[in-house]
Amino acid sequence: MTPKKESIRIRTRYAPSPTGPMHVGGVRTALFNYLFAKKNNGDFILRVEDTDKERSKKEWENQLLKALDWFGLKWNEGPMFSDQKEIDFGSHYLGEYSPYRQSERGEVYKKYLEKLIKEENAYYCFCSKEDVESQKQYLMSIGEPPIYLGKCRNLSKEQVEEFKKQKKECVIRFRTPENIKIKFNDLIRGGIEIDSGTMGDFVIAKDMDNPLYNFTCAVDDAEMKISHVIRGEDHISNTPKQILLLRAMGFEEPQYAHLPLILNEQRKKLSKRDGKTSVDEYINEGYLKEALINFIVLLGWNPGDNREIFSLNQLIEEFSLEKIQKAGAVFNVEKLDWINGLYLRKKTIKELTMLCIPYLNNFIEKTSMETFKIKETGEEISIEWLEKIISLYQERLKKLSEISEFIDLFLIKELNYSKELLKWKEMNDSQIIQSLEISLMVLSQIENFTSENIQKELFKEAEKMANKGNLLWPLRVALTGKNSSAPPFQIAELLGKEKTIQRIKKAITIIEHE
RNA sequence: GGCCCUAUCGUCUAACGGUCAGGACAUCAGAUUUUCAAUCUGGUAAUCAGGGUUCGAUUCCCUGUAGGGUCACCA
Repeated sequence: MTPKKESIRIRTRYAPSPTGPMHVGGVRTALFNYLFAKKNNGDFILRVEDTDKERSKKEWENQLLKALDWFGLKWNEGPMFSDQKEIDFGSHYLGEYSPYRQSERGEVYKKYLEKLIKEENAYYCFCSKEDVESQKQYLMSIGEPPIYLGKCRNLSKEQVEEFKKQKKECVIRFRTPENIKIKFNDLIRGGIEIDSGTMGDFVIAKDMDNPLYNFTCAVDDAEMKISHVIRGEDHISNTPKQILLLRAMGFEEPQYAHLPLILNEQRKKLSKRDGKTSVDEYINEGYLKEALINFIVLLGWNPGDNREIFSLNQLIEEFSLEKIQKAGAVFNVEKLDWINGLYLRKKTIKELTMLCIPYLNNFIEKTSMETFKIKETGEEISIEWLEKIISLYQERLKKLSEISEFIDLFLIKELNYSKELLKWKEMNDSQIIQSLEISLMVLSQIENFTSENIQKELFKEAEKMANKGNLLWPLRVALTGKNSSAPPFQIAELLGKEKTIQRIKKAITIIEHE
């Protein structure tokens, strides 16, 4: 667009505050910043906005870095991090504009704060919080913009000194120019224009050592040479404030792009109240990173054609801000499930098994590189056997956490199901027993207990019946205790002849005794 | 309430001002199957309303309506 821009290095940032678990909206913001930077051979910067000392916690920050790292969104500059070991890098940073934690940038902010005050672009305000608040309430009630009216705007130096001596509580406000329009070009929405009269003199710091968001953000974006600020739509109203601050400090404005919000089913901004919003919950449930990224990127972006499945690298190729939607997008778990299932089916069985093992903690424990022990029975099992039973359910899996409810039948001693389940369509008790006894007889005679042999022999009998289900359904339930499962032949093979026979006998006694 | 943003199937979305308004998820029906999946085939389903501009508006403009965001000594 503007020829001048071509020479500027593209630098984007993700600037979360570590005050809670990472939100799916945060992942998307990070992702879009990452994609835009990488697409343009630029830098992706991670800056931790932890100026709020009360709410910011180190553990949240760690979770944040870990999640970003897990997704493969590597930052060029920011706090150092490694998931490999429990290394605490502390204040070690990547990049030349460190520190990248706002809590460690006090000196920088102080410098600009002094400059703003000295040049009378900011001033001390001694009004009480309560007074300011009630005034805003009043203004709102008469239909005026609820702003600070500027009572302390023109305090003389002497008055300020006097109040300070009295140790009166104060804050530092920005002197917002009156009656001007702040215009900026949003790369997604086009021109946006806001009247300075609607924002008033806003607070930029509690004191010299406690700067606040709009100010620190403006300072850092400028100091860190951020070229494109890509963030959620909820920041549109902060943008004119930051632009004014930037101008007052003598900086160029970056380009802005405000992303549409991610919405809940009620079409409201997705918030913690809506149940699952933290990415950790999705990760724990067994959604794959590639699925999560693929799904999230589609919330507000498309490649311009019908393709929907993309790897991170393909996304870097395809990404463009022009294809970003203006309206908010509802977070629809059903589609996430579909995409996740798709990626799950693409995994090799070895990969899938490794991914599933953590979800089987209740049933098995690792005893060596290649073996596990079934907790309930103490039996040793091999990883190959585990791979086989997992592969039986690969195409049914929507998320990893579901694996245990599919394959628990292999890992527990006694099946627990009701007699009713054994019944196929119109069968009565004696027919069920008869059916199970046929299975028992056939299976007992098979020497080489493979699913192929089992199927072949069982089919010989099943085909004599009106419906194959008459033989196969009771057998399935006897072996699995479930109303849906993988084919019983494969289940039988993996269960082994002994257990298979045991379970059929058990089913017969259930019918006889209940 | 002020200001700002937004508006295509239930959901995510496509459509140089000219398309039978396309695709995907979900849903429904069928095929396949011993069940459940997976897979394949097909169906239902949308341009918020009213005015302009135009030979022709989903598309451009205005008004209305609806929804959302934001108005912290949080970020």
